[in-house]
Amino acid sequence: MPELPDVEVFRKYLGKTALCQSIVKVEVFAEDILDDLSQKQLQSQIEGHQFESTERHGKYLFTRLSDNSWIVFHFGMTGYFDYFKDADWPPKHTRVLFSFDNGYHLAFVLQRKLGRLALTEHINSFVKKQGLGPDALDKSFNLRAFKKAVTGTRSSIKSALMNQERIAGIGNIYSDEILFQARLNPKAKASRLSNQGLKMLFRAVKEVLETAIDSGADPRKMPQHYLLPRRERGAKCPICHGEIATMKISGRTAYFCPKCQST
DNA sequence: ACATTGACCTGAGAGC
DNA sequence: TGCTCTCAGGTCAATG
Repeated sequence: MPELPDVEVFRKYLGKTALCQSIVKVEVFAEDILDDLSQKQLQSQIEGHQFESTERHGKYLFTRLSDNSWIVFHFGMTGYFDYFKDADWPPKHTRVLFSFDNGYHLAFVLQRKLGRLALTEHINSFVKKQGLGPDALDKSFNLRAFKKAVTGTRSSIKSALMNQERIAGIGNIYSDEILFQARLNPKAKASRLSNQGLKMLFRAVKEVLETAIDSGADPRKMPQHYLLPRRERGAKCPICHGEIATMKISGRTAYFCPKCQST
């Protein structure tokens, strides 16, 4: 699940649960998800401290420690947080477990080990090192910046939207939703979009991501005219009631309505 | 040089 | 029931 809206929901979840609790213990159950650091380093950096604030850039979540360094979470395709009280059995696939002095625990859960945990001194340097583009919901990411990010490539508009070096935060399913709301074909060449098309697309980016966050990133709570809850074979388009189709674009499955998104 | 594919992991679900 | 095959909301290195 974890694209920008999901990570934003995780950020809020952390804010309501584990924030500002003293961390008494850190356990790592899968050292291979640690990025350039050992379990020992992580423990000495974190134990006795607390998560003091949170930030997000694209699909990355940052939590600040009292020494002003940051822990970086990336959720891969299957990651999430689980804050719970009973210590006896952490959730299946818990890769890192933080325990607090109030008796609660925060599990960083990854079924597939495609997520990451890292440490960084500054968010900006991490973002730069990863080569991430501007966050899709950042205020300064305006129409002008969007045009710059999305044009100047020979690839399809869907690939361009998903490219984290161009825009940070949009993945496979939200690129589909954005293109559906903008009534644009996923295969359309990014460089061929009209000014009007780019404007509509930009609006769709902001609107879809904000709406998804407001829905708690839960497809069941999204508006009726959204494609997202209908990502299955044989589903009907919420606009024209035609059949939803799929195609492969840069290795990912795109869902779209051939009628509403013909160009 | 740039864009696309395969590898990385661990299941879930379909089909036989 | 159990086996095999395909697919999954991400990224990176290798390939064309």
